[in-house]
Amino acid sequence: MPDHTAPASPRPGRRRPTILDVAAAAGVSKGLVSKVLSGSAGPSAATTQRVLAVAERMGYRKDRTATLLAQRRTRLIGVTILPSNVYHGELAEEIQAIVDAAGYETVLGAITATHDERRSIETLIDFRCEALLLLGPTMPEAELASLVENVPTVCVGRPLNLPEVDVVRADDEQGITDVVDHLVSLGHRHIAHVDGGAGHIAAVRRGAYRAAMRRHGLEAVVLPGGLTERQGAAAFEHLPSGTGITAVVAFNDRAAVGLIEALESSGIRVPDGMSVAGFDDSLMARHPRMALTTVSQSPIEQARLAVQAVIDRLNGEHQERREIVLPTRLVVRGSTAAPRTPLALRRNS
Amino acid sequence: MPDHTAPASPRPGRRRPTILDVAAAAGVSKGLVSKVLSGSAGPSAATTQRVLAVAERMGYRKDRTATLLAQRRTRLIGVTILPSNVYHGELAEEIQAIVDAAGYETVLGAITATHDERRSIETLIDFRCEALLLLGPTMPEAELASLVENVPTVCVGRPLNLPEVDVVRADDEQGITDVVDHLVSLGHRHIAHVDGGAGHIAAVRRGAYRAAMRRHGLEAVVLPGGLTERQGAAAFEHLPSGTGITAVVAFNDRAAVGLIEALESSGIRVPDGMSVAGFDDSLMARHPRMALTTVSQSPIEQARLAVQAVIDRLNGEHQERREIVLPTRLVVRGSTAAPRTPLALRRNS
DNA sequence: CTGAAAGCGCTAACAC
DNA sequence: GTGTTAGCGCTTTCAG
Repeated sequence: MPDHTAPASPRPGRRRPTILDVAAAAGVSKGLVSKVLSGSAGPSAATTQRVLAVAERMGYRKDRTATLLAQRRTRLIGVTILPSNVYHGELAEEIQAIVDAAGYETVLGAITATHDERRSIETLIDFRCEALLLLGPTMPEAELASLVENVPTVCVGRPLNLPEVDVVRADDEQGITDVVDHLVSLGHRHIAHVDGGAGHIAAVRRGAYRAAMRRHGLEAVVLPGGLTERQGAAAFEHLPSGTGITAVVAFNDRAAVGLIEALESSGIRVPDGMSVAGFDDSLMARHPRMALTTVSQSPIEQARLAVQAVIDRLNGEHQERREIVLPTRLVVRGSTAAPRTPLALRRNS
Repeated sequence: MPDHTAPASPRPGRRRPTILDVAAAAGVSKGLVSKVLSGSAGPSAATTQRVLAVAERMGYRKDRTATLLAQRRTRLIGVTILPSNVYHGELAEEIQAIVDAAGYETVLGAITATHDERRSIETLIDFRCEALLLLGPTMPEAELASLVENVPTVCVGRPLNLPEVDVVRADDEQGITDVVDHLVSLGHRHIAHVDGGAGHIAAVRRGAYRAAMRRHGLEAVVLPGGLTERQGAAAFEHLPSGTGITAVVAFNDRAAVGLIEALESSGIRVPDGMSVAGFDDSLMARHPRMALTTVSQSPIEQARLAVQAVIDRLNGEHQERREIVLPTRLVVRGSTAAPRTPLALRRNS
């Protein structure tokens, strides 16, 4: 009965060629073309050749949308990213490479002022990503849970106690502890912490700082801060003048850098007047002018493991929750030094 | 006659609900649901209410893939981005916000080692982006032309002489000229340029540097460099020792920062032993420790205009090619100063 | 105001 | 080997 063989006007206009156009031009059926294009066994060598040639000549490209609809698979892995965050940028590059090698594709969901985390994740899911990689998500756990409940997800850089979500993160507690120990061993007794704000990672680092100080029998001083240079600089305003703070452990490098800026423009030199340590070992920290003592958390390794975890999940190679905690490494540079005024109380003086 | 009312087994399994499930649950046809969901006039208030409620309750989300296929529109704008480039990150955030407000969505195409520019653009086109925003593309013009010939495209940050491609960029020539003039007015006579490599922007800046030097009757010295700190640092090796270079105009801030690093670790202080200027006015440049003299190229304005250009194209509001050149602004900071050794040959001595 | 039916471009059985 | 035929989930005329 199908006699409406009239090929719906294959105008060579602006319309991009479809599989039907290629089939017509090659004198075969669209089914065959589909097989050739997806490299599945079946078509003869001759047909394959011809179809490929025709497709090439017509500048044919498969319509991914249609393909996905038909296949019910996307081989897409969604990654949420804060574009202005260099650390995320580095991770994303690493991730892309590994995902690529595994035969999947990444799609980046940028988190911005108009596009918060929730919306970003929703968009990624709408794109039918088969798995999600969340870079340092800041959403409340419960909310996150309901959002990603049907998608294999791995969370990078933040602890998350969800049964379905894998976690790959650095050992923030250890990192902060090392910094505090380092400062104490330099002779500091009054060490403040510039807080990272409301996020979970901030809470972890803050807790680790408090614990370390307690262990040393020292008083913890937490200054309101944040993730950016500006917020780090603002912390300067909250530095209590009476308590003789001689060192600061900042939430991250950016905050540390901002704080240094504020300190030095007020005439307090670093490390002479104040020692400052960061976290991340960013490019900026490495620059000799900054020479920031900081904590490295091996982003490449994190990316590798995170991608591995999702891919394993997708391949059904593991069901149970996985939590990978990577060791951190203290990097001592020039922004920390012994306090200028030798403390009368130092034991070995 | 339609008596196959058996709703194709609406198992509440893992499968996400489709419009058919919603329709069944609300006791209407899928067509009606579609209309309600897309907010088109027609459905009665009561129906609208009910359908919306049901959809909400079922946790229904439109399948974007299917929607796009059916609509033949995606309202997607593709943006190529170098994730590790902070400047791109800033631009992307800006772009996302504006695109969003215009009722479109952005999809980011990351350019990485395994995913070069061509592939990134192809991916974006495969996603059926209706328009492309290329951030500082480095591909040869001709190749680019054939790639994007069917997609409205605007190129940000680089001149591009393609009839179909809009351009929004900063006035690099002016920026570099201002830097050279500034250095000359400080008394420098031997000013080198750290090249930005093979890209087009690099060629423009190099050319502008050469022209400016010529105008001042000075000899141009171009040092091989690149876009990164590492490459900027490497330029140090090529600094001719005999010619008494006292100032360097770097391709961008990153190269400048790298160069400063190399200089200072060799005992040459900036600006005392050497003046160094960058380009971009990045966060790093602004930091007092770096205090880099540089050129600001208003990224926000660039993003705004670029998005405006694509949207106008998409709305058919302009056909003719548009090239918008934004003025730059010289930002003088502490990395440039008068040469230490007063030059014996200065005219007015 | 609502329902039926014809696709969007492609894949995947299943025939021939 | 190759062609045919259903869909994938949604939008969109076009009738009622």
